[in-house]
Amino acid sequence: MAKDKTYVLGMFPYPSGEGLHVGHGRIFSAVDVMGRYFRMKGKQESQSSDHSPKIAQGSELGGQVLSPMGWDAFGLPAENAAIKAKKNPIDMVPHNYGNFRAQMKNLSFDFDWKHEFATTDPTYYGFTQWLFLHLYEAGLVYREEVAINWCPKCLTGLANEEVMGDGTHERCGTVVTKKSMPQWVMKITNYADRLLNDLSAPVIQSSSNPVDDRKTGKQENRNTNMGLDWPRGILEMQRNWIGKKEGVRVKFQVESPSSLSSLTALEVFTTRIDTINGVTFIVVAPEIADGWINGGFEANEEVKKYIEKSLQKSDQTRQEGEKNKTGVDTGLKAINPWNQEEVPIYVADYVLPDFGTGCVMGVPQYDERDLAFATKYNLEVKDLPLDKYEDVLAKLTKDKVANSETNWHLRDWVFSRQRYWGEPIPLVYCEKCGDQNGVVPLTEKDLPLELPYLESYEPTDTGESPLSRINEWVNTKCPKCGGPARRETDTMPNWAGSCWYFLAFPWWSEKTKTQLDEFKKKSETPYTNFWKEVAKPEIDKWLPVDWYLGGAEHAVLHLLYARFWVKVFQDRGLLDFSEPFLRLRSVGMVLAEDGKKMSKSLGNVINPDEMVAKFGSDAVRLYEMFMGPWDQAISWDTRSLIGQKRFIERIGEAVKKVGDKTSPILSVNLVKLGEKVEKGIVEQKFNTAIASIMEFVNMWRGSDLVMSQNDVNKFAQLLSPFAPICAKSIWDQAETAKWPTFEEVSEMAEVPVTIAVQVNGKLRATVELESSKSKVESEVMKIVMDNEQVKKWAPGEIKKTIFIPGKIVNLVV
RNA sequence: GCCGAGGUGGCGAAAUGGUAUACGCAAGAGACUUAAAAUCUCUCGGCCUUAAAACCAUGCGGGUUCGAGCCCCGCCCUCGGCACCA
Repeated sequence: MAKDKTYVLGMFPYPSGEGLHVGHGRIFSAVDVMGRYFRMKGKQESQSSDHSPKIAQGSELGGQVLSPMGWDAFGLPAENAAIKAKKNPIDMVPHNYGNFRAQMKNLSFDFDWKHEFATTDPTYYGFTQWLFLHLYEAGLVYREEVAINWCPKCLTGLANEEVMGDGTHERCGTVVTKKSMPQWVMKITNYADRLLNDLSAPVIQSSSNPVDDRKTGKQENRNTNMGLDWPRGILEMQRNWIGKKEGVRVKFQVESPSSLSSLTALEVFTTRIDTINGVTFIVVAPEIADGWINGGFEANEEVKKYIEKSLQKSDQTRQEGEKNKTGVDTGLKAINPWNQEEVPIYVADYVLPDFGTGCVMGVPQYDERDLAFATKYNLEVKDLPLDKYEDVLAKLTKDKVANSETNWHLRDWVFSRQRYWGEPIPLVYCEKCGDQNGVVPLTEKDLPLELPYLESYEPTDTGESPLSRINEWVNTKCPKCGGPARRETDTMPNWAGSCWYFLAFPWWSEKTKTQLDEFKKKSETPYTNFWKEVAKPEIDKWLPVDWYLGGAEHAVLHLLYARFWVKVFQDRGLLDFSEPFLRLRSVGMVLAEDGKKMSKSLGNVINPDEMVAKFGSDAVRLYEMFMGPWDQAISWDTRSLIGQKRFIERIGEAVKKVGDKTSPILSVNLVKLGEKVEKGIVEQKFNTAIASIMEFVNMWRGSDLVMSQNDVNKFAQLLSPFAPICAKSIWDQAETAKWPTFEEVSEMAEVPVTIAVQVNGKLRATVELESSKSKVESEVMKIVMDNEQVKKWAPGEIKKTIFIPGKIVNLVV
């Protein structure tokens, strides 16, 4: 069912000490423009006139609008900055977001401030902890000793998604290493199928999307008819990251040496079972072979040394050997179940332990990597025809040595961080009544579990969280048996708060803490009751988010994690929907004037406060929206900003030209302008919307044309989403009145129109005539055939005439 | 290698298959000013030119069409993401 509401949200910022930058400005200006537009639009009668622009029809968007703002304030940069300043982030962070808020108000961002919160507010993270407990109770959180990605600078473990393509930490740029330690891990892989399928499942009725209603032959750069209306690139990035691979798991018997009796068979994963006849060797990952040795396999020195060396390599250095594959023969042999041939088993570090089974069948005939390896180690390369995939699978399945299997690139989500500045994980270790993980979860009435105020909270390089040093905090009582227990001392990653913040905005207010305290007095399950009675009704009203605007850097981070949590909460009955963000739009990065990424160290950062002080907030907003296509990266150019200041001054001159009745040409153009502005806003083509307003102002100001006061007011409204201060100075109700309708005016028929005249497709003349006549072929041809240029270029017989009403005549001679 | 987005003036860029270069910046000339800044007016793709007209121009080569920046086929280049994924 279409809801009469619009939820417009920008990805909430991380309030760093440096303050808002112009990249934030680009996102939030757009959010504000859209929020302001939909707010005014929502005041229109729901049944608008047939003459209103096409884009406004059939749209559920409108009604009430929610456009909130908050602060994603936990995380490493704040903590690192606080360490440097020798302060506690608890004291520093509110100062930082206070500054962000002031800067946003300075840019006239009209957000719903009454819903504001920071993820670091204990009342907020109490809910984060409660939701974590839901994930825990769903069996989606487990403890495992794994070799995780470790940032040696930030001294914490990281999720796969936080390691960039070049092997560095996405926050600090340090090369990530491996460290083996026990971790809390979230079973996001349980949801891999749904996370993949729901990207293309039809969640939006096409008629409800104003953009789809447009008649356009052009293929848009995003999914429009099916599934999430997200940029294609981001959908692809998520698909690739989830990385579904369908293949076959095949068992090879191993000619087991007496040293390891349990090693009788190994399994390989392949997507090309049809090439199994060409197998001439087997390769296992060093980690697998290491397991055999630990199990008692007596490998020779060369093998042991190779494995030892490989295990010390980071993923990064292991990949550097891409062209130069190394490996060593284990001396073991395997039997190919398809043709019973005996092949050698090698260990090589080009095989990864965590994809498939960590064992690969070497088919040099059909696989480049295997060929490189075979060439290097003088292994046989066969030359055989392919078998039929289904035949091989059927036979091997019947022989019970193979089965179809799906593998995923997606790994479970390493969730614990060995740092101070995050939500404490609400679990305690109790020797008496701990579960399979040795822990007892806190109960609802224990929440929030507050982060203690520490004088010293520097991370350690031992992998121990700073919280572990605080005995009075660590030592606690078991919530179940009351006996002695220890708290979990790792904290949550900064993604935790952003995984559900969009669910909190609709119901969050200053009163939330008091309300929650009331629930705490009344019941043992205050959070559950609060959710049911206070939060859920508002969530039902406002979610999912209709428009989500932000940076593409979150494609496989926040956007994936948040989708995962929402699906879990749906399964837990906390929510009634499965996808949080219906329409996603990603902003292009704002680069420095030198074309490089803005950074403090390069000294090329543009400070928006300075820009506002110099040019005014309207000019800065206009420039952010006008500088180029909103979704495209662009270099900042302060010189160009002057143009927006001039534009505002020209508006001031134009609006003085008021008359009793609007000049016909302006009447007609005002209607067209209204359509262009609305279309520009809903399609995020803010640059062309502003250009249209400029054109209109140029025409109005540079002539003796006038507008009626009523039309001047309408014009001010069109301007107000972009330049609210200027608009308000023209008409004091420009921001608050309902969005005007732009109906066709009677002057439409009278205003002159220029028709292009082509001969054989080349422009040879233009003719001008009244709009109404320009649509009638006989009227147009009368004038065309009388034109000197036409007589010159088409003197003889005209074979064919193409007439496009109101636009063009093409004479074929 | 795979996936995605792009390639149009000096620069940022416009353009439902229908007048390419809108809008803005920069630049040049002029006005105002003692002067500068600001502002205003005009010019501003290339070629040729006093001017006009013609011709040539949307990365390259073909094609479809009355008509292609846009659609189709084959390339080149730039940017972003992923990648020894078996």
